[in-house]
Amino acid sequence: MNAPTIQNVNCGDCPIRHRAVCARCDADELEVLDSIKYYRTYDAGQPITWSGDRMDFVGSVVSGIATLTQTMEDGRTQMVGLLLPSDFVGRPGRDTAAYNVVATSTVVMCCFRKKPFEEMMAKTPHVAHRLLEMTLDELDAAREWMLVLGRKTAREKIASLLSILARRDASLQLHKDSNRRVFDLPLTREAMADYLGLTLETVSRQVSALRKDGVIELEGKRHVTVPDMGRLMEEAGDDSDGGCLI
Amino acid sequence: MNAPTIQNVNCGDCPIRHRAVCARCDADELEVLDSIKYYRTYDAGQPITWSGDRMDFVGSVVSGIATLTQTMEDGRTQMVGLLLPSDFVGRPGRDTAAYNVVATSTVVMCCFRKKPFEEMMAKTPHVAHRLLEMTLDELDAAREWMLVLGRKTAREKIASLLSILARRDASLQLHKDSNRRVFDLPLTREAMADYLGLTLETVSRQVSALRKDGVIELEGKRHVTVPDMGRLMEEAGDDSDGGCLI
DNA sequence: CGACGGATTGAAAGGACTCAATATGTGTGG
DNA sequence: CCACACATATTGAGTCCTTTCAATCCGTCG
Repeated sequence: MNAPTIQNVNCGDCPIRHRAVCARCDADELEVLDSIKYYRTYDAGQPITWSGDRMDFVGSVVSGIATLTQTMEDGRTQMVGLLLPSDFVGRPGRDTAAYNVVATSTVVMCCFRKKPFEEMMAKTPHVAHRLLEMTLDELDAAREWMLVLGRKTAREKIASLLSILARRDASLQLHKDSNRRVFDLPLTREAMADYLGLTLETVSRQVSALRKDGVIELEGKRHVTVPDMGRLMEEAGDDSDGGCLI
Repeated sequence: MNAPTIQNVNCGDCPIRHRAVCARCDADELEVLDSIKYYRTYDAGQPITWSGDRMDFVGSVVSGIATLTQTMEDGRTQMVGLLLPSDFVGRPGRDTAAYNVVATSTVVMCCFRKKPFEEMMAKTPHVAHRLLEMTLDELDAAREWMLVLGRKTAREKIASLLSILARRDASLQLHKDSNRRVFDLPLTREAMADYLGLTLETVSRQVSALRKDGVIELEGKRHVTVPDMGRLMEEAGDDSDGGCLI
């Protein structure tokens, strides 16, 4: 079922070279990483780690999208992270996974066996420094999301998610018109619901409402056009003063 | 208004010596920290930093409790962190505060001017390593909290908060009876509401309901007795299998 | 004592959920 | 090429939980 194992590419040619945990590494360090890394591909829907399971590797998402979720015994689930290319999976110093990580699309991971990776972290500063930076960014994102989960209405939650996805996409592409955005939803309605602490029915209703009110346009279920980012950010309850905060 | 500035104590005698960002430092490093640190005291209710303001120091909470909050323009606020002794405030590499930090009780901070602290981080590994460890722990806590905010009922939210406070307290004290816990709430009903994404009225109602159902006992508004931690954790929706997970 | 902030309690309203039916789209096999 | 199954998504109706608005209580401090 799996796509064939990807050939190891040279770290220098890696698409996430300057954003991932290895971003700050010099040539010598890259050589070490090169020697302990291996690629692995996961199909859409496939689990990458399961909460509580032993985990003997850490790694970076090279391409594709994965989700980090937590589950209660009765099945209620909350997404606690959305992993995009360059994001890091696993925690040095811990040997069991704390969350469920599931590939949402086909995902290519650049994996490192945990032991050698930890040894490298202890010896050279660049990986640890970059990982600290990335972890602090993730903490900020998590706290931003706590405001969304705790205090926003369903409509604001949807607008917040769309605004984040739109901005993320914008950072990858050029846009003549800075107010207009076009992108594809990488998530099903259910995944959106799990992200936002809603039911999928409520997600569907609020997406429809935003469409009816002209805040977004839809082609099919997944292709979204935002005619006016300022308007969307108002709907999200964010101050849109900055306008173009990237 | 302020309590008199605290005398600098020797780092070796500091109550948070082995839990704070300096936990891993050796004697030489402590000497450097000693030379750039200064203590500062904040009264209950006093702001420590305000979101968006310039911040020229970072530091550790030595004693007392502070809250990290985010606010929307219309006044809705969400607590995104509860700072206890040894917790770190500020982010190296950023010069404006991202959150409101407010002292809930009298707070003593051990502050470092940001510039020299960053220089030290760049030169010696121990501070950065410990900060990474602490940040990863905070990220885990934030993600745990996302599940609470997104998926738990009001009653479960209250039980979750009480259970966390009880366990935190337990880690500081000895208890003959591992099932029984006694502690003081460090938060007002409003602060609890901001933590949990509820209104203060709902908090009040659910606390009363838990009391009526015998899950907790109250003396005054703040003094809480948990006769059976297992029962409380069931109410929180956590699996209480472990029983004594600290 | 009276004023104040924090907390409790009540009644009514509203927003999100639940349950259920229907639609849309995709892939498989006849 | 169509029929069918299946997953995903939309829509509706009714319910329930939390919020909102309001009144009251409690303890502390001038």
